[in-house]
Amino acid sequence: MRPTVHDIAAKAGVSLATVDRVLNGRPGVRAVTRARVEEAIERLGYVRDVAAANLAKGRVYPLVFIIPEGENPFMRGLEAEVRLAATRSSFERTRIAVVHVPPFDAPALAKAIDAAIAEGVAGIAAVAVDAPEVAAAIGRARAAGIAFVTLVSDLAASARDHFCGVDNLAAGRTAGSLMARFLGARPGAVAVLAGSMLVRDHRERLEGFRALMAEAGGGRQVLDVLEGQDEPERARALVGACLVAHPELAGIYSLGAGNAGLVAALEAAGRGDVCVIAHEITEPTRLGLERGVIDAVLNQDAGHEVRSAIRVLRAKADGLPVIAAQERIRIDIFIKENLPQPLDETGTARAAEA
Amino acid sequence: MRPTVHDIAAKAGVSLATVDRVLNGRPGVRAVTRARVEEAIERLGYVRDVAAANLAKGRVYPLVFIIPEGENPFMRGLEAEVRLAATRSSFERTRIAVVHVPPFDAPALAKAIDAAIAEGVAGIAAVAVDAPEVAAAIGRARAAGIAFVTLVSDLAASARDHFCGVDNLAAGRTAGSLMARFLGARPGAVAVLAGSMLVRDHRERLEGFRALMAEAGGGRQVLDVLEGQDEPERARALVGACLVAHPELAGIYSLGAGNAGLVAALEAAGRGDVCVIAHEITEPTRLGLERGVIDAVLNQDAGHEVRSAIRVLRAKADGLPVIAAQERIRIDIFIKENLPQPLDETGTARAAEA
DNA sequence: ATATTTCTGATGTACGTAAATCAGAAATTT
DNA sequence: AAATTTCTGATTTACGTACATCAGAAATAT
Repeated sequence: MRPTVHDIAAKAGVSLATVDRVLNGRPGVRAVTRARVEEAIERLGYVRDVAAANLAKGRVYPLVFIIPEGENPFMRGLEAEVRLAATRSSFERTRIAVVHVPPFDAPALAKAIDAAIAEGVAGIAAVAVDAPEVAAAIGRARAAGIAFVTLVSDLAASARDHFCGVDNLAAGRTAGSLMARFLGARPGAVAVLAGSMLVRDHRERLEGFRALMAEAGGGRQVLDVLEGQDEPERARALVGACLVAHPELAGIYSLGAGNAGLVAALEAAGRGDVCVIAHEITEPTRLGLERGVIDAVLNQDAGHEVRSAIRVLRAKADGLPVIAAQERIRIDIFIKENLPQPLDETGTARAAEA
Repeated sequence: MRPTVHDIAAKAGVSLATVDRVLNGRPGVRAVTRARVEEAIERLGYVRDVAAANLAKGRVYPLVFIIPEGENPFMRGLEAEVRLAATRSSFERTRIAVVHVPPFDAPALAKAIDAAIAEGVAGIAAVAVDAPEVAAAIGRARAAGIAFVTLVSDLAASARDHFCGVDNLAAGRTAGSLMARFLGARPGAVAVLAGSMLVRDHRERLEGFRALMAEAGGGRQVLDVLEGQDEPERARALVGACLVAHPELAGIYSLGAGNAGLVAALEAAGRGDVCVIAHEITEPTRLGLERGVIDAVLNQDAGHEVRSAIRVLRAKADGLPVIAAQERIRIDIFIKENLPQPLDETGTARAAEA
């Protein structure tokens, strides 16, 4: 069996209370005694039983996730993952609340952050909007001793503890690389459909994509960005017009949401030959892949991001270090052939990595 | 706070003992009373605190992982993941042992399984070799009430409870699809490098690859399989000879291990133009991607597989159902641009700013 | 109505840790 | 040497559940 605090006490020849003081960094232990206890811990290979410890302290960590409202299917999936994690994590003495804010609305986000601070939560996770007032609110949270992570989209000039999301520059480069390889020698320009240049993740993806297309050579033209506000209808209109204006168009990189409109426009124009690369496995992109309208989808696993955010928030709330490598979110590539089956109706399905 | 057994007892107007009987399916409760208790459980939304429950029962699950020995870097990575999970899972009252067997050696594997049975473990995970004596040993394990999962490579005609690995047919198809797209209209045959046609996962990958290449049209020739036994030196020799015999070779699909040899042969021949698709992110494939010798790597996340195997074994040992969709392992695609950075020896990231 | 079986309540211990209290020992200061 | 401070030990309660025991109540059979 694993050694317990009792074993340490016996081995070090001290009482349980002293072991407890050493283990929990409480004062009242002479340096010599502390060293003896620590040696016993080392020699016995003692590891704290977190379950028992949590049980004993009966502490709960109230966390808040601030997520954009609206129809964006990725955000809705993200929220579903938060709620799923919330039920699971009640075992881990974490209480999770979800708060909605309008998308791309910095003042509303700042207000939501301040509300969470007032509630006295232990940690906040938020999909950041890149604006000074948001950075200021994050500063206030941190000043109040509240852990803060940005989710999906970062905000560099802020005091956030950690960013839970993918390297969007690398994501853009990946999209560019796939586009270049899939198109090969085929001539024609490439269009880019984005949500808004006001969010950092979209800007970074575009930057990475453009950089790689330039490096790839061949002088392929990348057209001006179409900003669809992540809304399917706008995306449909923009892409439809673009297909008319550029009949020779060879590829489209959709780096935001609104992909239902993108697929609709392509199908309406009968342009299944256009090479399309999009982001995030959602209902529209899944259908697009299956029907061959979309060629590849880059994905960030929302479940991973949420669970990582929870781990980081709890660690920060406890003042523990975070192992960055463990929290890195991968950029998944999906094509028709390796597309995982959709979740079942219970919504519980997901390859849990915990 | 979450409701506890005490709350249920109060709500249902019964004693703690009765609640316990209902919760744990013990006899001695009238149907009427049981219904009352169950209603209270329902109404209060009671969920058993697994941590406290495990603590109380103090049960441990001894599990054994049987893994091929040798230099195969994927297997070594798999073993590392098992050991990592072992340290973490001691919290979950699981004790994990690792046993080595020679690769592709059915009698040795059967013997290892029988040894584990004799030890009275609660569950066994093994990288299967597709042979009748192995299936028989699995049958004996199951007959002894021991949970059994196959890991990475399956063995269909056996009594194993579950297979923890990817859909290798789909993996082969994915490789085929990428190969076809990357090559485009470029002429030339495609070679296949495998470990051994005696293991099921390699056979299935080949089948999927061939099927998709046929469907893709263009009449591209797929050469006879080169069997490298997952050994780098053999692979190097086979590929080197193949490059001489087929100067027009356009692509190579490496569906097993020994990729260090593959990369060496390609570099020696100066054939960076050959489109190469390999399996598993390991040191050689990572280097191959970074240097541009390998174009894409399909990966199965060994960590996911191991954790899934542990979850399944524990569930089976407890007689609980497994949600198959939750345990599905994805086929990851990596190219140079979305390759995750390797971890350094401390487990922390090399470049983790963001 | 009595005997018997079946159900239920009350109570206690255990799991491994956290945290508090209080008494006593050791070290330090006066 | 006495007074004080600082350290340490012993002990207890608590967390939420599992599990065992025993007595008593209720239901059923005789």
